[in-house]
Formats: sequence, C-alpha cells, structure tokens
Amino acid sequence: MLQVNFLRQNTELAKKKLAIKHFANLNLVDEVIAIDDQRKQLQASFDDLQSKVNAASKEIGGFMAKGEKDKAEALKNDVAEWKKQLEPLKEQMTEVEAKLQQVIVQFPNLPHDLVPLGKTPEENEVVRVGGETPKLPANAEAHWDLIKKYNLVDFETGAKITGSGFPLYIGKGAKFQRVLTQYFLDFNTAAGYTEYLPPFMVNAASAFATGQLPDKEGQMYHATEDDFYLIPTAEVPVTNVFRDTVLKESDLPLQMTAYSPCFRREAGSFGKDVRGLNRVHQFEKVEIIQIVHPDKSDEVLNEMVAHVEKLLISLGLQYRILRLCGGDMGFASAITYDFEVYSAAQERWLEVSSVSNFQAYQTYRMKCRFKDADGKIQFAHSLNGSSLALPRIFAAIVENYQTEAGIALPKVLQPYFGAENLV
RNA sequence: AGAGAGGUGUCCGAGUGGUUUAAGGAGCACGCUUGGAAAGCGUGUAUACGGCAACGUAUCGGGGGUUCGAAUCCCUUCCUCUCUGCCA
Repeated sequence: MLQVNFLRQNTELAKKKLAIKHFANLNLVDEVIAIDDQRKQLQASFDDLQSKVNAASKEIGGFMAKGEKDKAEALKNDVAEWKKQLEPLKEQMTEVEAKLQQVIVQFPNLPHDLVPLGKTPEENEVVRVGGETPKLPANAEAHWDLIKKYNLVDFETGAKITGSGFPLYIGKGAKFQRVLTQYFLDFNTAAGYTEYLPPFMVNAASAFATGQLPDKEGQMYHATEDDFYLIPTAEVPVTNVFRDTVLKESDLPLQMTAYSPCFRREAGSFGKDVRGLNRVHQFEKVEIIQIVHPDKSDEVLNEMVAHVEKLLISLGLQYRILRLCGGDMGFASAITYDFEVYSAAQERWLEVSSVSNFQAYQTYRMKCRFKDADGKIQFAHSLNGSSLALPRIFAAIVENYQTEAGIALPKVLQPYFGAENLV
C-alpha cells in the first residue's frame, strides 16, 4: 500500500512511476489527496468536540462527588447537545476513511529506478545468461512423455482424485519431490535462512497484508466455511509472522525460508503453457523471505538473486535472469528478477523463480516496523523469492538429464537421492 | 464438538462505573554514586491520527451497545489455557 503522505509530497513523481507500471487512472492520485484533506478536516472537528465532551464528563464527576446535582444536570444537557453534533461527524469520518482505504489499495507499488519501460514479457531485460545448453539424445522427449514412460507423475489419477492440474507423484517421482525440497531447504539454511513450516491456510487479514487481497481474490482457493484461503505461496504466512510488530533495529535482517505446497486457481490460463508440469493448481515450492532495513534492500535483493543463481548453477541447468519491465511486474513489487531455465526438449524457457523487492509496500500494509537508532519508528522493507519452485525444475531436470537409458541426476542431488540416476 | 477459566503496556501484574492522567514490580536507556563494577538513588521508557507547536483524539484481543462518563456493565466475535469428547 502506498502512503498518502508520500503521494502528497511527490505527486508528480508518483504519477510518472505509476505510468511505468501502466496504471491507467492517474487522477486517482489527486483524488486520494482530496479525500485525505477531507479526512483531516473531519478529524479536527471531531477531536475538538470530543475533547469538550471528555472535559465536561470529568467535571460532572466532580460535581457528583460534591453532591452538586444541579450543576451536574446542567452540564449533562450541554454534553447531550454536543453528542448530537458528534454523531454525523463520526458517520462521515467512517465513510471517508473507508473511501480512502478503498481507493489507496488500488495503487500498485511504484517501480524502482532500474525497472525497464515496457508492457509485455518480450520487453523484459535479459540481465545474465548462464550454463550450457544440454545436448540431448536423438530420441529426446518432453517431460510429459518422460513422466508417463517412467511412471513418475500421473495427471489422470490426480484429476480423478481432485481435478485437472493436481498432479499425483508416484514412486521415484514422489521421492524426487522430497529430495528437491530437502536440498533447497538445506541450501537456504546453509546461507543463514531460518527454516519455517507455516500454516497452509491463512485468514483474510494475512492475505490482505501481503497484497493478495483484494487484488488477486479470484486466484486463491477460498474455504468459505471458515473464511480461510489456501496459500498461493509460503510468502503469505511467513511474511505475516511479523504483521503488527515493532522490531528492534538489531533484529534486522530477518531471513526466513519455508517449504509449502502452493495452491493457485490460475483462472484464465490456457494453451501450451499449461502442458504437463508447466502450470498446475497445486505445486511445491521453497521460498526465501527477508525483512530488512530500508537502506539495505537494494543490496539484499542482489544477494538473493546471487543466491538463487548459485542454486541453479549447482543443479547444472542453463538459466537466464530477467529484469521485468513495468508492465510485467507484480502488483506489490518495486523490482523483480525472474529466473528461467532452458528446456531443450520443449525448446523454451521455463520460469522457476521470481525474486522481488517490495520495499515498504507490504510492510506498510502489515504494520511491520522497527525502531531505529534515534528511537524513530520506520517501516522495514520486505523481499522474497522462490528458491525454488519444484515442478518446472522437475521438468527441466527430467528433460535435460535424459539419456538413452533413463534419466541422470545432477551431482549435488545424487547423495540426497541415494543413486546416480533418477531412473 | 461440549463445559469452565482467562486475554491489561516490552514482560509480570493490580484494577468490577468518576483525580486511572492504567497502581506496583521487572526489564531496558540515561544520569548520579564508584578506582571499576554490582547494589543503591534519580529520570525516562507504547502506538496511530490531527496540529508549526502547546496540545488534542483514539486504543486494556476485535467489533458493537448502555452511560454525562467504560479496562470495569451488556451483546457479539476471535484467540489462549484446563477438563470432557473425538481423532492422526
């Protein structure tokens, strides 16, 4: 959530930056300031009147104690009059505050200065490419054929149990999921991240705090009986650990990692993108999350990008890092780097990680603050990234490590799997 | 799921309608004291909004109500603990 005071003091800058994110209704900025003016005025009148009521009530107490009933009664009449005036003021205030909230949550985060202009994924900037394009055997197949051939994942039975997009992992396929999860968590904790295992459902307040509500309401599964949402990423529960807190400066940086299944309705997805493991409704992911001092978030973002890059290198996958353009970035993010791995069998890049700096956008919503050296309260910055999302890594390894005889494994995974080959 | 007990500041904890302007204690910070430290003494120590400021307003889990006045009474909701039930 953006802060009204920031919009007030940087109106033109904010509009310019919102335009980079292709936010259509720039007049909303002026509107929000006007509503806030109204709010301030109402509050001033309300506070004045309430102050009179409070003072009089105290006086009445004094009169009652001394037995001066007449004076007390006279004052009571005054108070009754003021309270009558107070009522409409209170109503207006509630109304204006709701309106302000309703408008301000519509603003996406402002883009970082490094964010390239552009609207479509084609306009994302390739920052780095690494690794080798794998040489596949002549009869190479895509992962959706390989997993069938070796009975690693069964989509049909998953669909019978639940619906399409809920894969059923079997045998070595299931074990491989577990092994990847463990390897990723170990890799993250070795770098200083603390491991969390969070709830997989969250309440509306948590979903709001990280920006899923109200923006992505339709993308989450909603258990209406209890009003819980199935998490679309571990980012939601883990970032919310620090909702409504005032931290000490020395607590920062907070580094968390968490495994979770992720549930996404993916309403509106279609076409070849959704084949096999490329896009599913339930998948496993290991996430890294940091809450840091605002001065450090740029630096930390680079560290997180380097961390994920090292992880991909260790898996021997060809990858590229994209800096997303304004039009392709998420709602709450100030800057995002996407990681893609190359699938030689599909001859396309698959997104496996997205690392973002949210700056104070989430923490302001969440009221996650810290007390700085001068005793002032500041909003921390939050960042997160996948490290890593499993299905496409699974797909890429299965495809890129296929041999005439089966599927090999990256060296780092062999001790975890207890074998040199997956199959 | 049923019955009961609770939810007060960083923490413990008092407080059942009116100097509560939330007692008291602990912790923390600063100062005094000291050769240095501890102890002791003193001072300070929540957040949000409005205001240049003085200051005002709100907040005792959340929401609503009664009252001139609510931490305190009423309703509602969430959470924690104990017991019972069910259960991996």
